[in-house]
Amino acid sequence: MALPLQACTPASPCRTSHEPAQQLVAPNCAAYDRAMVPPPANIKDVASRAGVHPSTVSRVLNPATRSMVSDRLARKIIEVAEELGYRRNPLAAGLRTQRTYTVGIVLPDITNPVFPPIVRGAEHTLGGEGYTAILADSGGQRRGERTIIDNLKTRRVDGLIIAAARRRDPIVDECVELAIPLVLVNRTVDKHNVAAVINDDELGIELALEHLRALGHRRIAYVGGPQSTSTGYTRYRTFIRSCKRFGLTPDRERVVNARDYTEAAGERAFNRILERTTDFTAVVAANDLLALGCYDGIRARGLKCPDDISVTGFNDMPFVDRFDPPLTTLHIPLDELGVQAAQLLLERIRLPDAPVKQLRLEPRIVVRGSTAPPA
Amino acid sequence: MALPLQACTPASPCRTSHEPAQQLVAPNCAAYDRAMVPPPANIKDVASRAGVHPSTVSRVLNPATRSMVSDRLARKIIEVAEELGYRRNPLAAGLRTQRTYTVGIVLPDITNPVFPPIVRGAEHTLGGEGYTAILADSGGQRRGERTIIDNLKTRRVDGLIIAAARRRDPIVDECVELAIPLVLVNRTVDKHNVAAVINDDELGIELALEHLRALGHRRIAYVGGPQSTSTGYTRYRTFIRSCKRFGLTPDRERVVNARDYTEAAGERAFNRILERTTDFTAVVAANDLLALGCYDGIRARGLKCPDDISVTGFNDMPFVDRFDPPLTTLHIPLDELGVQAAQLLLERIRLPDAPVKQLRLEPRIVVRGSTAPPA
DNA sequence: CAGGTGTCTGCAATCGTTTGCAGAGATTAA
DNA sequence: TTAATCTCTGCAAACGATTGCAGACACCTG
Repeated sequence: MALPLQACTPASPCRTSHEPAQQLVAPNCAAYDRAMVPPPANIKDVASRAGVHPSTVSRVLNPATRSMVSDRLARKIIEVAEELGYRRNPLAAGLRTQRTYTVGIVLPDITNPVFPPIVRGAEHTLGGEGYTAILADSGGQRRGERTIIDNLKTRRVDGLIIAAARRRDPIVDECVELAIPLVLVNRTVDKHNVAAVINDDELGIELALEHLRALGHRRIAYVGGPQSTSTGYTRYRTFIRSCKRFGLTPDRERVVNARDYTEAAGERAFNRILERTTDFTAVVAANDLLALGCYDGIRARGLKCPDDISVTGFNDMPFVDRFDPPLTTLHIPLDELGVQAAQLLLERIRLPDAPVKQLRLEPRIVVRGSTAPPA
Repeated sequence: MALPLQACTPASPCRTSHEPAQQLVAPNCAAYDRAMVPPPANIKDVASRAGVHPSTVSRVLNPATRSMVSDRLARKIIEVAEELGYRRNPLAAGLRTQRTYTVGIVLPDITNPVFPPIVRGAEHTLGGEGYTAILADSGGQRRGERTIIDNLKTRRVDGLIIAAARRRDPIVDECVELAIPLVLVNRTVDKHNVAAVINDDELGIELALEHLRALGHRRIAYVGGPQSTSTGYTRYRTFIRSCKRFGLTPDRERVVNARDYTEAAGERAFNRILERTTDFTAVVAANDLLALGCYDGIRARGLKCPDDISVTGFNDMPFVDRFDPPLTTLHIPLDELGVQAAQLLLERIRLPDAPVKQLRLEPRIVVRGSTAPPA
């Protein structure tokens, strides 16, 4: 039963080796068989105890059909149900109704501090509405993502929150095609027929530039994110565009996009810039992790931030205020991002044919120690 | 269907108000009804296409029963299954077998950077064995925990990983009583009949003390964690005990336990110490967040770390190396903690009657900038 | 050739709900 | 009083898998 959810195909071979014999002996031995407690009450128990038919119990316990049965009887049934500690079996119900009241949350890497607040926000609001969150960490790899989505599909999740979409994402396309309710968070796709909760990247970059300009910086470098992501792309374009608007010459030499949103990639990108030119006094990074990479690059050159070079980040992920130096960055309400994504998803689940919404939350700049007037 | 999993009892009243009418009209309208795609193939489809009985298909696709059917036929069935893209419906299977191949991961707060690596480790190894992780963030409150466990129970999870146990934890007791496979991670309970993966707190505290002593510190303060947790308790006791062993007088004045593992609580505790005495040159904190609280307290007094006071933490959570100053702390392999917990849980699920194991991983000290010889 | 032994496959019950349909009363109208 | 209309509840068939049991068949042995 190593791969219980999948047909044993060449693509996903069966591993029978480490099956303990135990399973063959008593595979159907539920927990309460071993415990000294009776199995949980089911709907029949409630029905017979209340002297009614199971279907009546079902109707009473289901808000949508509750009005079909008389108040007197309903009250009695509820009482009995409570007395027996009855809880509906979601598997059985889901089998019949095709709704599991579960949603998948797909992340590229939960270790990235941006995501936990989002997850928490989403998980809490979903939980409040009776939904359960299935966590899936794709490890950033495309392949992992595929198998994850496959898994969630076979688990019949009612919807999906994806925090790791790429601008052109086959997985998103597939969900749309299969009409699986879907909300993107943090990043979106190029097509705009998908619900999403993102932040205003344009505004963010503009705020960063404005701040640096006000400090007196005129030659500003840019360490961008992967262009396959909406955030990487939009922030990059906005940087280029805004430089002109602000009267700053956007010298392409000073602009490099990193491969990933990681510290290492950030440092590499930053070093690439340094190889070409040192003619700048500040760096805008497309993301806090990239900013940290810039810190490393700056330090490695024996320079100091902000004395020699100012740095700004993006996201205001937890603890950046404690870094050395505390990072000036764009705060986005990560919790709220998660909450909104969850609400949007619930909407899409309940009214699948309503027009898709896109929410855009406003970042605000948080000025800390990594930016200062140029020397 | 706001609370679909629960009987509508006074304790958990039904909210019928915001039910969209949509649901009543077409509650059984599955995603593929709206999409232009056929519903996924089920076992009957495979069976009829292969010209066999569904039970035969089931046996072939189930590693444990695979040997019951002839190779020739099995191959053919697998081929057909693959051709139709058949995937077993876990709801139906779970209904019959009482196994859902899901496990719950219960955290006090996913926003605490200690947990994401643990979760990732656990989630990956569970996923590798066909299990799906349900994430449950209790928000640290006891009440939240109750409802969460209830939810997971009604979802019929196959097992539980709990990262937020208290030394005496009714929820753990309940799981043991109900024979729900359970593994504690990070923290354990006083009773020792529960599987757990923790780290060697004694060793950790000793390493910290040894390090500080070697630097020349003799009067060392201690900011502890909540005594309701095993980590808080063990670390505290070890500190007291080891001080004696190391020939350091463990002055009770210099020891305060914080209410929670948070920065705010850490700062408060640290300040309480300062109110009583300033006769110390170093602080051992029971946890990185508490150490950060100490940073704050030190700074608020106009002092400097490590110049005036050295600080050590515990956990080596992500990014503490970038703090100001970089935190000297005890590294514990958080990922590995998660991996081991998952493996232990799988063991317990497969062989519920095997003796319970407790794993204890060794921390190692990572010396950074927050410790220095006393002035 | 009868009977025993294995190997393989099918039958049918089961898991716990939901829900379209129909029937039983009660109530009202003619 | 009869028929028509409502309101409520029960019946039974799904949903998609698993599994104990028994039957079919082939093969071997005496």
